[in-house]
Amino acid sequence: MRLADLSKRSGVSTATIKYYLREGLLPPGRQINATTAEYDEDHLRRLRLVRALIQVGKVPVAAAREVLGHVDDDSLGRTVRLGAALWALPQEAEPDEADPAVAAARVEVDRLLELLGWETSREMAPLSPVHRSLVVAVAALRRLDYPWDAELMAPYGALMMEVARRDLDFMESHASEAEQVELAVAAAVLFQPVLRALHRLAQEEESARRYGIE
Amino acid sequence: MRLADLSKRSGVSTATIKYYLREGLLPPGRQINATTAEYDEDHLRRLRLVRALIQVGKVPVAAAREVLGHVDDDSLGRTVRLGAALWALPQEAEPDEADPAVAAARVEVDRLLELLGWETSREMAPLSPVHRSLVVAVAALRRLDYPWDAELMAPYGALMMEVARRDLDFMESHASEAEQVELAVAAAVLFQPVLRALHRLAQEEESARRYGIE
DNA sequence: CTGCTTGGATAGTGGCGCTATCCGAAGGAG
DNA sequence: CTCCTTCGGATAGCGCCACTATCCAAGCAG
Repeated sequence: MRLADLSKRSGVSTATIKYYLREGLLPPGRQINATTAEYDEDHLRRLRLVRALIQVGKVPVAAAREVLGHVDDDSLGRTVRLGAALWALPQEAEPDEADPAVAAARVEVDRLLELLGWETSREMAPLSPVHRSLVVAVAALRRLDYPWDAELMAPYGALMMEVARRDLDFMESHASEAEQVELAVAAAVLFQPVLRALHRLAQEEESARRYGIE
Repeated sequence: MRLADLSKRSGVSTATIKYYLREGLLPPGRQINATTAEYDEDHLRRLRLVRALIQVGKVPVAAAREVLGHVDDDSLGRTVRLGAALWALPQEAEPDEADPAVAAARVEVDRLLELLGWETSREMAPLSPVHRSLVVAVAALRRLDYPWDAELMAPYGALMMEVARRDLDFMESHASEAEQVELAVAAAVLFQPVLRALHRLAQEEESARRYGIE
């Protein structure tokens, strides 16, 4: 398969594919001679993943490169590999430690993890960008006078744990460890739009049920 | 409160506030004379909401303006107002109708709504950008060989319905109808980062439990 | 009056995801 | 062999967007 074929089968322009090659999102093809390179089904699969991350998941190109780097790093164990990939995804900006809403949010998030019994997350807390993102997001809500505390958040956490269990169950039904990590990353990134759309639909549905269309 | 005070209390630069005023995200202050305008607590509250939408929720400025316009439109009933605001939020791009993955996704989404008994959403389906976004997101997953069908999605839908019910319960504990719609929009937009962070934390936690840290 | 601050208008900046153009080499048609 | 298209790589540029820097005339304090 040559670059033009890869373009046709993926629906991505050759110019964009070249850009992804340049940016290291896609491994180079097997060079046949000075003007021809050969690509295979793996390239096509990777290209589709890249497109999905960038277009549907809105992951910036630089972050996608880093995430894929961790996914491909088979020197790491499964959990570490998944963790590294998830940590490379775009996160909220650094919290302003002087902000009292941030301090309050941190306390509530710590209590939340205790309530939920998420021991690994508690241990990782000081390092984890995901944990930090949660603190920032909760602080933003509290600044708008949402009295969000651990007790209010716990049910959401339990729901997300159930979602995560389904993700990993599905993941386990797939072949290689590398492919499994890839699936988990895709789950983390691409389920977002699905969950968001389901959430909004559910809001509309429930609002219509409670208050009618008026 | 003058512009400079508004800036100090919100932590947003005067240049950026002027930009928001120009873009119509913030109603103009009460003009005292040619060089002074007076702002009040409502302006501060609205500014904080705008900042949260844009920075935490990543809502583009143009979309935020439209959303806030619907929130402020008290000629509409509650459900319609919420619907209009949610529909103005950024959505996935138009689906490529020629793509077989899109057609398959549409079938599965329709079956999903039937399974869940979301009648209002089924009626609104041809019009709703939220519905369309769901189709696009599911199509993206199917293109990556996720065999996502209605039966697999239904539990996620049920979970999101539970989340939405909690949102609206919380919303009802608040005062005015305008404020309620504002809260629901904030819920739709700002819970996203919270759910995302909880989802990722849950994935890490469950992965560590199943496979250890290695 | 002097000198600083105010709010409004306008043009400019920086980052990012592409995209258009140019180039020399390769390969098929005649 | 020549002609002409097509190939892939390199480079510069484009369009969008969220700000941001600059300028200006009008006011206000001392």
